[in-house]
Amino acid sequence: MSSRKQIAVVSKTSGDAIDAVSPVPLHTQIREVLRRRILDGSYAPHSQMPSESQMMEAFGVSRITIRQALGDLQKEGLIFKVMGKGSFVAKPKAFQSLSRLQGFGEAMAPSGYETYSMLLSARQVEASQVVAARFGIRPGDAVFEIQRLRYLNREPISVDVSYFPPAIGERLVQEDLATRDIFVILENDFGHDLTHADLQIEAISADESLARHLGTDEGAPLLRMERMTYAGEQPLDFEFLYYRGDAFQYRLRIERS
Amino acid sequence: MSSRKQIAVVSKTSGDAIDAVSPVPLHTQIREVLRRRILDGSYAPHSQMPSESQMMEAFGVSRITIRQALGDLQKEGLIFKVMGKGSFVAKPKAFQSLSRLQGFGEAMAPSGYETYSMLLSARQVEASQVVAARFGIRPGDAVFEIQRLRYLNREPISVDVSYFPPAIGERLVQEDLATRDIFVILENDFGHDLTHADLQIEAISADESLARHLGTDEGAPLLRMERMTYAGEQPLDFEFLYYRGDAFQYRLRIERS
DNA sequence: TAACAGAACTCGTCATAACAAGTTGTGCCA
DNA sequence: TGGCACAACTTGTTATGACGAGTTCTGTTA
Repeated sequence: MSSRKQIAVVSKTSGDAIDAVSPVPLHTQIREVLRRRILDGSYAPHSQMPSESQMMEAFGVSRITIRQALGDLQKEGLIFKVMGKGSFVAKPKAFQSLSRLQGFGEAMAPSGYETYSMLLSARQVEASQVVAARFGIRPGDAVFEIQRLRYLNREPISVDVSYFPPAIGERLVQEDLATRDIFVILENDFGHDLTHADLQIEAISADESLARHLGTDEGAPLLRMERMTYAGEQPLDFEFLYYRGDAFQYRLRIERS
Repeated sequence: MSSRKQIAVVSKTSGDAIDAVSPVPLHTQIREVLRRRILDGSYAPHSQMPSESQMMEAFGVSRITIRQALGDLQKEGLIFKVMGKGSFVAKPKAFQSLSRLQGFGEAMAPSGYETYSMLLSARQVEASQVVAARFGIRPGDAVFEIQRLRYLNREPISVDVSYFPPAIGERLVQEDLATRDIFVILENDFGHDLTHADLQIEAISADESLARHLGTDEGAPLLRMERMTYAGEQPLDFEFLYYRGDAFQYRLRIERS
């Protein structure tokens, strides 16, 4: 391997070459090249990928190396293979790990997803019983409600309904909520030290309004998360997050911390 | 492969042979043999497994076949590998899929786990606000509470606190709750047609009582599920399930149904 | 007796090769 | 023109082999 030569690979995107001199294993480099092509849309969902033989030639490596790379992508759910037929790009079901509290954009960006939000509404409302319980206030007290429709790779993926103490909400609405995560704004611009969130996850059936926003059928399953985010003991941000059940999943892992 | 000869493998348990004539791939048969040994305790958690060379000899196959089998077990989280050191049995973190409503025993048995319960208490109590809300009754109304400590492969794994309408609870307590799932009793003995459950999943910190029952530290993370099980529109069984966070996980998958 | 070098072990990576099993395309014949 | 056989493609399985990189063991020397 130390005598590897660098091999350029004809591809739609520049920079997609594997480097035989690199300490990174060949199968890992190839996997990353293919993953980028899948995530950036070079390979469209459900499209057939080049055959293993073709990739052998294109990358100049053995079939076992190609199969190792493809096996990893299959494990991640990015592709599926059909014996005798070929390898195909899976419609990627995006996921967010719940092992660490993160805003949506910052969670998805490292995996190559493009995200942004459309503001649906931002207004002061009277707290419902559930919201009040979460903030430790009385039902009817004022809270600030912000509703957003979130997009993942230009597809609607979730509806987020967030509640804040009014003072925070009024400031938030002055910020760019389309491209920035509220968590980042709270920390970097407002100086809050977010510490933890209480999560609840359930599957629900889309009502007419949610279905319309998300471009799904009424009655379709949504993944609903309630998330109460704190700074120390102070409740800051209570959210209902509704995700398309067919396009998103949470992977929940509990670790001793 | 059609000319394969059958190879007997020295093992602690009979029946652990691979059959070269079988249409099942060799790497799959080997994987299953190893999985059985892991799950039945032949290989203790964290114990080192035979090396790849040793398994090659024992099973009479090539190293790639052994590595394929081990790779699958690693993918499942049953083993872990350390380069230069060996392969080790992971302390298996049991999991229950949430794609289908199941009682604990019926969920775990197909994966080779041994389960049973110890009854902690069974009594009629006044419904708390949460419990009342779930049953659509008034706080203070009577419900029947059954508390159990659940074991998985003879280790305490969860504390279950279940609530029923009193009439159902009184009948349940007459049954064998140590070895049988309540869901099975409700369906087979009582004739209820369980249809669905509402789940909520969160991680909590073990209080003193839960920690003591589960053999874990106070403050250790527990996976807590609230599960409301219905027969049609009728709420039948409301439960708080507390699982050791270090030993159990739910894998949640939302599918269009 | 301790330290170090080298051997012998481990898993990781990559190559070449062959055949099985499934799918698709093509050419030929009735 | 349709059906069938066969070729040519695809991925799946398995083999042999070699070397890299990490860990452990053993023997020798100071």
